[in-house]
Formats: sequence, C-alpha cells, structure tokens
Amino acid sequence: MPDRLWKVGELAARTGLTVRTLHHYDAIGLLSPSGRTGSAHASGHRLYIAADVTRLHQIVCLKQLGFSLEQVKEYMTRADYDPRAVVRLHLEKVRRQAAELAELGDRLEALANTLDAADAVSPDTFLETIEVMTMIEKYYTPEQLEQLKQRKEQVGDARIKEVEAEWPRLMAEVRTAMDAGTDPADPKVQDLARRWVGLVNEFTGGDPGIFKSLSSMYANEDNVRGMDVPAMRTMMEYVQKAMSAAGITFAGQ
Amino acid sequence: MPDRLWKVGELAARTGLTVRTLHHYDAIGLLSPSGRTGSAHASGHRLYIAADVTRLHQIVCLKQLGFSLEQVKEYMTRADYDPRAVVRLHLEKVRRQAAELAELGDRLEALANTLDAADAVSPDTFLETIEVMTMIEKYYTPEQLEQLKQRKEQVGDARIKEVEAEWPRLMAEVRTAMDAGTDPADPKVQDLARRWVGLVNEFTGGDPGIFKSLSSMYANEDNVRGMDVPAMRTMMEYVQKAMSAAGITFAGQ
DNA sequence: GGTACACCCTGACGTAACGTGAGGTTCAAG
DNA sequence: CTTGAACCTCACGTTACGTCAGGGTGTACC
Repeated sequence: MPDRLWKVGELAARTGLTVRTLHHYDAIGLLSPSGRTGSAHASGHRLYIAADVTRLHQIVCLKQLGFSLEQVKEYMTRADYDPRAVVRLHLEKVRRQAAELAELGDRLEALANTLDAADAVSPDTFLETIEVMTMIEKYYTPEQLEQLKQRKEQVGDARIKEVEAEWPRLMAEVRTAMDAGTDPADPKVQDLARRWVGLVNEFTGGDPGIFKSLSSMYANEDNVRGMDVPAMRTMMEYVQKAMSAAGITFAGQ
Repeated sequence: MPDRLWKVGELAARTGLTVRTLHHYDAIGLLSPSGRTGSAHASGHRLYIAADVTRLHQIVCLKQLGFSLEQVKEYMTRADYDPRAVVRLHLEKVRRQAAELAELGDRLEALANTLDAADAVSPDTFLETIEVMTMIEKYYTPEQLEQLKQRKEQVGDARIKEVEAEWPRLMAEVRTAMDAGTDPADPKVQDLARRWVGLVNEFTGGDPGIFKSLSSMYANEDNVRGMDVPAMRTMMEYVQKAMSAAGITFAGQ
C-alpha cells in the first residue's frame, strides 16, 4: 500500500505523536502534508502520502537524538552539512549536559546526606544548610572538603558544638574590649587573640591551603552562617594588632 | 553595614544576576524589595534591605540545585515540607534525567562510530542510518546487538554486501513465481524458499531470540531500509507454503 | 537652581514545542 | 439528509528571563 493516504489521526496513532504535534510541524513548515481533501478550498483535511510518512519517521528519529526542530528542519532542507561533524558536535553537547546533571546529582546527594546526619531539619536549617554548602563549594576545592570531612570525624561532634558556642562568646568579649578602647597590646586582649587563633587553627588544622580558602571566604562574603562578617573584619584588624604584640601567628600561614 | 540599602544594579552586580532577573523575581512575587524611593509614588527605585539580600541568596542556592522558581517560591512561603523528602525526590529526578542523557550520549556515539565506519556519508545515507539504528534499538536487546556485531565481524563486509545484493534479486524471482501463479510446491519455488531460508539463517545465526526480534520487526514495521515490507509479508506466506512442501524450517525457530 | 548622565522604571513582545480549549466545518455511514 | 466522529483554524498558556522602546529619577557639578 505505497499509495495509501493517511489522515492526521491515523498518522498520530501510528507514530505515537499527537494530532496537535502534526499540526505544529505543518505550521512551522517542518512537515506539510502533500495533499488536502476538498482541493483548494483551504481547511480541508490533511492527507499524508507515503513520502510524508517516511519524512516524519526521519524527523522523529532526529528528535530522539536530541536535535531541536529548528536543527531538524535545517538539516532536512539544506543537505550540505557533514553528518559526521554534526553528530560529533551534538554528541559533545549532550555529554557536557550529562556531566553537568551528574555533578548536580552529586551535590544533591551530598546535601541529602548532610540533612540525614542532622538531628532535626526545619525549613530554616534546611535553607541554612544549602547556603553554607553552596558557599563552601565555592571556596574550597574537593580535596580540601575531603580533608575537612576527615578532620571533622577525628574531632567529633561534641567538640564542634563547643567551638560553635565559643565563637559568639569570644566575639562579644572582643567587641567589649574594642568598645572600651582597650589597647590591643593589653595582656587581656592578647589572651583574647590567643583564643581566637586557637579556634582558627583548630579548624584549619594548620593547613595553609584551607587557611587561604577560609580567608578568601570571609574576605568576600558578608554573611556566613548568619554571622556579621563585616563586623568580624573590623575585629580581625584589632585582633591582628594584639597578635603582633603577643608575637603569635596563625598556624601554617 | 546591616542596614544598608541596595539598588537593583548593585545587587545584580554582587550576585551575578541581571537587573531584568530581579525585576522578574519581583513580578512573580518571589522577591520584592522591602522599600522604594519616593515613598508611595509608585515607580520609585527598588531598595533592598539586608533581609532581602539573604532571601535572594537562598533563592539562588535553591535554583542552582535545579529547582524551578515555582518550587522555590512554594518552598520559601509555605514552610511545611520535609526538606529531606524534597531533596531525595528532586535527587531522583535529576538522576533519572542524567541517566537518560547519558544513554542518549551512548546512542549518539554508536551512531558516530557507524558513520565513521561508512565509506561516504551523504545526507541520505545519514538519515537512513539513523532510521535503521532507531528501529534496530527498538526490536533488539543490547545483548542481541552485541551478538549481531560479533557475527558481522566474523562474516566480513564482502559477504554482507553480497547478501544485500542478493535479497532484491531473490524477491524479484519470488514475485515473478507468484504472479505466474506457480504452485508453491513446485520444485523451483522450493528452491527459492531454500535460498530465502538460507539468507535468514545466515543473519540470525540460528539464534531463536534474534529470529524472534527480526520477525517482530518485520511484523510491525512497514518500511525497513526502503523495502516494501507489506509486499514481503505476502511473499512470506507463499514462501512458507513452499517451505512446508520442501519440509524445511528456519534454523533454531 | 539648572543640567547632564548614569541609572532606574514600566510595559510588551519573543523564545521551544507543543497542551488545551473554543467554536465551527467536513467526512463517512446510515 | 442527518448524525457523530474526526477534522479544521485561531489563540492563549507554559519557563525564565532577553531585549528593545519610551520615559522617569538621583546625584554630581556648574
């Protein structure tokens, strides 16, 4: 039956496409039926011949390979392309997209694991976790993250909670000393500086790379886990004076 | 500077978004600035406060995880979701998409290799190759394809070309016999049937699975590599009568 | 106080590949 | 000649903005 005629509905049923899709292909000039009922009356029913069916099949194939309708059209009208080059190029694009999606998947999985490890997950902690993770990924290399993860396991949750509680206390004391106009060289301030350096060293583990990433993060972000970083930068200048006076430095800088 | 105000341009520069994007977020109610210049005059410049900046940051993070703006909005307004479940669900979706893209990549690579192996690649042979590959993927399992590939290497290109040239000749002869009204039991027709069976056996290698897939393909498709399959089905009935008369069967059926 | 100029504003249309009606017409059977 | 199914042509909706067009605003300088 090579000279049989097909109506849209039949063709749609056969190919798994919808009637609307065939209408669309007609509208954009990708596949117009070779005939219509009622001759030139316009608005007659579409009649597709065998050649149209073949063309449609090719269109579907190219679509399944991920080409856009525009590309398919270009490709089928102007046949002056090098098929190999086209396929190779398209392949590269698909590979890139696949890699990106896979990486996104990895990040989501890491997030999911982090959330599972947390005690309670309110929407707020959720948003905070995401923010922290995103920021962290921006400043630390994957190797550094692995390193931090191992250190975290060594140190243990208890100590981490202690440190997290210690920071606000320390910052409050530094602020008090600054507001009081205390000389950074004052032994009390030098003590504060020693505690500050101690906490930072505990985090970096003396690794210069991690110290650099950390510095970079606090230099560029204004908000890290809800902390007022600009204020911290001001304190840092003060603390650094005290460090000079006490003759101490960060580990591994 | 927690109480500093930001204008769209500044915020855009800081976040890497565009001004238009911020306008868009405002328009869809995802992030509206807390203030405007010129009070209630309408059409004053947008003024974002620190809280707005934080919210924007969270929006950006969620977007980078692949959530749609609609989802982000839902998530940030109604906070009665289980973050873990949401992330796991989203993760699965992303993984599925990544797998699909990876598979598409594999198919494209197979296509590219096939094209590289071909002598000349005109757009027509290209389209034909795609059609054949797509159809083949539909009927044969990956294992069967591997099997066919190995057999193809064993047999060699020369024999494949011979067979491809032989089919049209054979079909023409069968048609002639049919049109002449020759009895299928006629020895001449039995010979034709033997040749037919021989060619099919050579392709299937006597594998029942491949025979089944092949049959399925020719039973469901009306066009395989430009061949008039409906006509072949008619011939097949005739050939089968001759096969019965000759007492032969397909290998491994 | 005026003026330049950068920056801001609000529409409004375009994108890809159709989905989804609305409202009217045509075909094939009875 | 009448159904009912299948068909027809608009035309708007979808996503996340890009890209003008045409006109206001803020601020620095004279």
